Amino acid sequence: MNRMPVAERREQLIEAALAVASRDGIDAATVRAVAAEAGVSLGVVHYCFQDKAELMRAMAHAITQQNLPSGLDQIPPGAPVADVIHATVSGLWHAISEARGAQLLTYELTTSSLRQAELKEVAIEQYRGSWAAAAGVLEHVCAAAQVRFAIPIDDLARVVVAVVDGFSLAWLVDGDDVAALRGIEGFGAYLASLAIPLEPGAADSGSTDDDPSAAHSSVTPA
Amino acid sequence: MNRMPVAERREQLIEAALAVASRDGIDAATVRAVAAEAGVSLGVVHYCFQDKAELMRAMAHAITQQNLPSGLDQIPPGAPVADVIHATVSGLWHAISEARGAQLLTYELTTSSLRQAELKEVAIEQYRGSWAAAAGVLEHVCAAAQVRFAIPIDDLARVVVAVVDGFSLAWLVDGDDVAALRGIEGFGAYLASLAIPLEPGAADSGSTDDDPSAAHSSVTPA
DNA sequence: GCGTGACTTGAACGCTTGTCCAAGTCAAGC
DNA sequence: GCTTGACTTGGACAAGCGTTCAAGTCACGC
Repeated sequence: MNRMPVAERREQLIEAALAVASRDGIDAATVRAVAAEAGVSLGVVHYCFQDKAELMRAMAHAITQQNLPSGLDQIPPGAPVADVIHATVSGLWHAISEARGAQLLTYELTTSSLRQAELKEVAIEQYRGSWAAAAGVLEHVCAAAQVRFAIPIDDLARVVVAVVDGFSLAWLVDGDDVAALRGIEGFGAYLASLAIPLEPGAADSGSTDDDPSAAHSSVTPA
Repeated sequence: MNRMPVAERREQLIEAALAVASRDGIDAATVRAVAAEAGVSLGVVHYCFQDKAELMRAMAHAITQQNLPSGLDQIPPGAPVADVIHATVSGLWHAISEARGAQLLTYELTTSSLRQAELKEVAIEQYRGSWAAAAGVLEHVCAAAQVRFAIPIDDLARVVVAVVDGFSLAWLVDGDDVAALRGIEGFGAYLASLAIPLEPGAADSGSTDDDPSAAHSSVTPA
């Protein structure tokens, strides 16, 4: 194989690992399979990574980062909340459903991380990333549609991630695109019902009037 | 080891497999580890099961069945919907949170099933069971609280399973009992908001006035 | 041009895995 | 009591795994 600086080779191996694991599952991503996918001999992997675990951590980090939302800023400002949320949510869903293997891999990574100490940080990193991303999207929605939410953004972000996870998992199992989209868009409509119009001239940060010390026993609109 | 008819030995091995896999993860449930857990020598496992895959399928079947809801019939009839749902949902959550390893195992089984052909039917069986159980619980709630739902029971059951899955997964990762319970109970409150009181004397089956051919683009109450 | 050191190679090692099997053991029926 | 057959045992096997390493190769700076 062509010579390559180690940093570049690492990136290539991470991509190869991602390809194998997305296609055939995390257990199929053996050191040998990754080397073969990259067109590289076995020893190279351990030249670039101390462990197999280090390769897996790097792969998890890569898939976490490339799952961050994109194309948010194309939403026309001033549109109705329902439209903004619908566009955002269905965009997110299509990104997920077009990468079935990668989505399944994220769940495999989560469960693996919860079982083996060497991958301890992987799952929580995944979820911290997802929650932060969801919060970012929600704030973006607030800004674009001039609304705030009846629930603190961080709490709502957790709900968003949970619901998307749940519907994704069900879709991975039964492959029912219609039911999945219906569920996700239904949740989008519910989200829209939580939005409270922002009176012009008020502060633009969402839901600051909520008492953060109060327990939120309900996520339904007041 | 004491002699035992093969059917009984199978049950014992399934229990042992469940114990190992719940405690240490599905990958730790090797034939040897299961045999050791059962206090039985290696060959016994292949005397009782053709394959390791057959043992895994049997284990999946067992955990699916023991996850069915119980204690539903203790709900006092005639109680307010919100109370009935709250009791049901928090009971369900405590059952989950007291069996962390088993809950994690169900996700490991789902992802494994989606990757290896020998376990093909496992995941869909799991979810068919969950959806049916959720629908059963919802119908029970309808009967106990004298309500119907604004959404077809089967659609709502899918939502329930998705939301519970999502919050469970997040809880497995970050261990935040408070956030999980808040999320789950918030969803319960949302569910209660979907309930429509049943006028006395009307038919007792829920939501039959919904046009099943119409696409449900929203799960928010009309 | 010529080292020098970064990069590559593939054989080898020890370990674990699922599966098989010949031999052993024991309870039940005649 | 003996025979039969269901049940048990644990060693053996091949395959695959992560990891190591001595040897080879090539590009780059002097």
